[in-house]
Amino acid sequence: MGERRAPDPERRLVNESSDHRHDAPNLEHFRERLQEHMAKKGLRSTDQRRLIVETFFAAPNHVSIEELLAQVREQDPKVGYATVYRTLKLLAECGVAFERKFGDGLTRYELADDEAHHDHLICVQCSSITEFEEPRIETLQEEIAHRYGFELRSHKHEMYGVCPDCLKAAAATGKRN
Amino acid sequence: MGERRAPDPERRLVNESSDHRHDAPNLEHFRERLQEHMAKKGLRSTDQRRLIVETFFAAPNHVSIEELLAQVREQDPKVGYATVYRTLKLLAECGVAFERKFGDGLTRYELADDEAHHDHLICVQCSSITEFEEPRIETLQEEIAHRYGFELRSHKHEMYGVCPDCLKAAAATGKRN
DNA sequence: CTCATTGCAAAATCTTTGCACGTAA
DNA sequence: TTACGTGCAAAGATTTTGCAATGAG
Repeated sequence: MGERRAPDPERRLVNESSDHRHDAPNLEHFRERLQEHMAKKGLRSTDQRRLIVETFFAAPNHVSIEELLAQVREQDPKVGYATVYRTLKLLAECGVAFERKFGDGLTRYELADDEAHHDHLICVQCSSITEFEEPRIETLQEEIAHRYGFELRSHKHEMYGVCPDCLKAAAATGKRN
Repeated sequence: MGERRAPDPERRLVNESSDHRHDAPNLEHFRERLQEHMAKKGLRSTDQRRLIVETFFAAPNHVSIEELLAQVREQDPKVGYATVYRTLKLLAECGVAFERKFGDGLTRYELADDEAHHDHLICVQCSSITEFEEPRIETLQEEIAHRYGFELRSHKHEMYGVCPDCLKAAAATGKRN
């Protein structure tokens, strides 16, 4: 039988090539936004939620639920996935996190971090994710949206290719591919 | 497990706003490419495959498996989804179709149509999909890939917003949102 | 005849949900 | 006290696969 969806450990090996959090991500700001949202909706602050949220804040960008759950369970092994799913949905709802679905069937989450309009370069061989920013593309996007009468809300710009490391490796092996 | 009929009809309501096929998509070229691929792999030409492939060629762009299956079953009600999945995977393998995953959990397929490097504007309210082309963005993409030492293979550029029709509707209703 | 292909149902995978119990406020 | 939250397991939703039967070459 062929590969099933996640028997392949390589798939979650996401080498965050540019993993910095944009000099001082304003976590306090996000904590406030979350608290506000929870207050408004009458939601409660629990040990699990706090743990999951802080783990998310500390995690590398583009964490998958699985990765996050693993991290969370190091602190408290009894946390279930449902709670992680629900908490991240909550973060997404109040604009603290973005849901990202790259083509591999996993949902990843990233800090909303409005300031940084970055997009992604994804290596088709090693799955590493590199962020980039390009204001000129942002400008063109607005121009295009306007051209079609759209009111722009968000965008997703992903470029797939072979990263420098994999190119080097391929060259060393003898240029297959 | 078992039957999974769509519970949410809205999700598959994809109004193709710009549904043209870029003046004369060279179907003959794609048929040849497919035949070649099949010959090389010793694959066989069956009624179902031919039906599915031709239905795909005739379908609006960005068809989901379900939509395609429905179309196919109008001709031959006995075709199963597995066959459609397998056939579209085949088309993707030999470069005749692209797999597209917009964020709604459905996989859609589109004619490869190399010539037209179009991207997508997606309405967050009615899910309509509009294609656009912008050579200046293509150029910038190459520039960025080069900047990071990537060898670019493909890209995905999706802009999410509210389409003119929904904006009009919203304005008429009284500017919610 | 041989082996790829099909249709069906079951499995696999990721995500959501129902429910009884726990717990923040 | 009173809903909301949690964990678990079961259900959902989409895609893939095993298998016996079918059919192309």
